[in-house]
Amino acid sequence: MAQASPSIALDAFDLAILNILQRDNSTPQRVIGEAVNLSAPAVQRRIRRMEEARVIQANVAVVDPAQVGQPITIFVEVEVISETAELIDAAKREFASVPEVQQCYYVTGEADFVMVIVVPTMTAYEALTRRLFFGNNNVKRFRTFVAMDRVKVGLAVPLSD
Amino acid sequence: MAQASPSIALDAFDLAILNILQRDNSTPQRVIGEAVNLSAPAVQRRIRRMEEARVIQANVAVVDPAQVGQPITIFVEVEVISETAELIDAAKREFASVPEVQQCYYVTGEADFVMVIVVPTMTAYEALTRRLFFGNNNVKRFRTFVAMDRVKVGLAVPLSD
DNA sequence: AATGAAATGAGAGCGCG
DNA sequence: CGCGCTCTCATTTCATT
Repeated sequence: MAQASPSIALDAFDLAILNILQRDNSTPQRVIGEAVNLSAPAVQRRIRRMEEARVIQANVAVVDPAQVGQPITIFVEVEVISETAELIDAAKREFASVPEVQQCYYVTGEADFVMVIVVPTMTAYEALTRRLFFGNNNVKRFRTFVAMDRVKVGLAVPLSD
Repeated sequence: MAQASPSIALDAFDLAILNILQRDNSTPQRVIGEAVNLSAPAVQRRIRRMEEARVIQANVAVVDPAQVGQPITIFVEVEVISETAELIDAAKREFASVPEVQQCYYVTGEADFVMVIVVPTMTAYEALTRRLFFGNNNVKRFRTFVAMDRVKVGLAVPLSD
């Protein structure tokens, strides 16, 4: 039941399977097998192995935010005052715990965190900034970028070029 | 197979189902039914309806970039020179077509585009910038943020708060 | 050691009340 | 919407290379 060993060797079959699953993980194993020239059980074993090794981290449905009443996507860059390990870890934990924060990365460069936030209204975003940024003594400043168009959205990784 | 009508009404059952599927879409319909107090066929009908309405846009496997040889995630802000509709559309199409560009948003604010890029090496990123930014006459400047930690990654939408 | 073919079992899909 | 059926697909077994 998917828990163990980090880092396994992946061959061209595995990468081809991943490429299909990243696009549509409801593809029948028989169809995948035809596409990569393997039997269904072989495909199944490889998938299981990659799930156990956490190469496949999750299997998820992608939901359209606009159709569930969350039409606003916002990018935020956050700069902190103090970068001690404890304060950074605290910030990571806080940001990660917020449901509206869809993605959060700790980065180098002119900001310390960048995140993607999904909210129903700008009012909700404003309330969130009060809580998350103005209410945090270690946040020096933040810059907001409101998405007008989600040009490309996904988590697909470029494979085997 | 899943093509049609935009905007359908969603009730609390639908949102509860989506909340499960966004975390794990391999959850058996019977289990989902138990969780939301509905029969498995009812769950199935609702899922199909949401797929047809494109509320559920895709079902995908989430792959760990590091384990497939793409350990570097980078945020980029891009500012363009001219914002005519044609040039913006051209930029959207170009950025969206690049496999390394995992996400791209057209935004308001101090930048015009923000994107998430996944690459195997900084050398590969440098080559990509040459092609995508230095090689594009309409790109005024871009700022790079290299991710040191993927604090939170996903596409889950906050539902029914 | 990993594969493919055949058998088993669980789950999705559909019509019924 | 829930119940029960059918049928596809996932999963296991086993012989094979």
